Amino acid sequence: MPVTLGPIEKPRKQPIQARSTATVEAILDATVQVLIAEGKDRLTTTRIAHRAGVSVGTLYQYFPNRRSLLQATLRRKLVTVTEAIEAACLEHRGERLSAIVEGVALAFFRAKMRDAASSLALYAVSSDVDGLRIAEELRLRSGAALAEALESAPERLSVPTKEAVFAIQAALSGMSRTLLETRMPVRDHATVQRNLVVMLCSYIQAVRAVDALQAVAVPRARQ
Amino acid sequence: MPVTLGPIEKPRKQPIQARSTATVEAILDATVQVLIAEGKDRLTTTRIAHRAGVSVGTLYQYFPNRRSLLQATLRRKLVTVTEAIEAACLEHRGERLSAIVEGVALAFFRAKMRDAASSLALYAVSSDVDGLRIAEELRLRSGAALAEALESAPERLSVPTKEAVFAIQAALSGMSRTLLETRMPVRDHATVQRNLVVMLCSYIQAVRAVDALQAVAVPRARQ
DNA sequence: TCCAAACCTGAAGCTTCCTTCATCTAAACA
DNA sequence: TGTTTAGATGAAGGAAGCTTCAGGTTTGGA
Repeated sequence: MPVTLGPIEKPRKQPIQARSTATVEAILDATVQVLIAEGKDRLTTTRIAHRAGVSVGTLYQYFPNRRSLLQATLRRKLVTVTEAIEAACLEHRGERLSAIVEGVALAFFRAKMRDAASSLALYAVSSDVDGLRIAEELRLRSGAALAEALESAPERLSVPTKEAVFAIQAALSGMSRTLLETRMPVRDHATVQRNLVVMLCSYIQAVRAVDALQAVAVPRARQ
Repeated sequence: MPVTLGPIEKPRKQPIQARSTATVEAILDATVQVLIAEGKDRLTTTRIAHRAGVSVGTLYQYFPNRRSLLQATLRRKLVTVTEAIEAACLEHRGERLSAIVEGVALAFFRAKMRDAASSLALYAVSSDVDGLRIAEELRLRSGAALAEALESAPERLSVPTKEAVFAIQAALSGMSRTLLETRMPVRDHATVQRNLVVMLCSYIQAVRAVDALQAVAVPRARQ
């Protein structure tokens, strides 16, 4: 996969007056709305602008191209989730490992499922827009917060913190993504969430330093 | 997101002679190759045909449109992984829960990581092509196999099999996707894989019928 | 009140790519 | 060897959407 670095993007006008700040927000909102209502195939700049109540020209005054608009939209959503995780990490600092993990998992889920439709819709554009870079950046950010939180716990881990953080993040994002993508009815979300918490908590117990081998027989990976 | 059902697709020529069967395979292979080498933005029908050593016209004799070609390519990959899971489920029938889970997890990983580049590349086109439908279909298929395997174990679960299956599938796909997307060096794969197996095995222990509460204090999900 | 800066407009140019189809070649078969 | 059917070709039609830019409107301050 080629790294579409994109040349240094032409700088665009920064919103100065209140009017234009509102315009930019309206454009970002409209992007999500069109995406949800019409799907990525009909997510054209003209349609977005129209929905935002402005003309295409205006759109191009704040975003150098379609791509950067979608990136900004995606980033806005991911930042929200990241901040929710960071807040949970702070809130549970110093607590027991499983309390931290549970707190973070629940916070993550809440943030991701608030406005589930937009979370789902944005998955679809991510690959058009190098969403992986953005996701990676934010994964590192929330990963740092989680690592810090885990190390503030009274217990030790028997595996490197990095490994545990990766495993937890992967399970979290995988579970929420699968949940959204299968369009599971909302009333079942609580059940899935409970299973996820069980999974993460029993994992973190299993990799606690002292009694890891006692709590669960850790299987060696073959091969 | 609108359901792009696509009208009933015009039936195309079925390969009859050996020559044309080879052509179809070459086109599918070329699709993956172009995708990996040039990225989804340059994945044009002309380029695919050229890489396959045929002309565009030939391509359109076997696929009614670009979309169906990409779907076929995606499906071919996912079917491989699904079959690996099914095989593992059969192989471990009747064993202990954690043995089944471990066996399936390892089989899944092996299948997914064999030719990791194509797995990663195909994620990118999935959303252009209603890949969710295909993924969902195959998720159900491998889910059925896994459910059957879990119920063949000597132990019982304290949660509905469906729930456990969903949780395991979600964690598996999430972990492998995250692994691929972060482009983690291959030498670290084993470590991640080991953590995943620990996570899944300790989960399945936690939701065993008898001593679920003893092995791990199952936290109640708040809210 | 008037000017300059900020902001907005939208028709049309431009590029890109999918898809078709009239025509040609190769294979099977009598 | 002649005929029929399968398979292959690729130039060109057509549709679609991104982006620009020349010119209009609004705002804030002098």
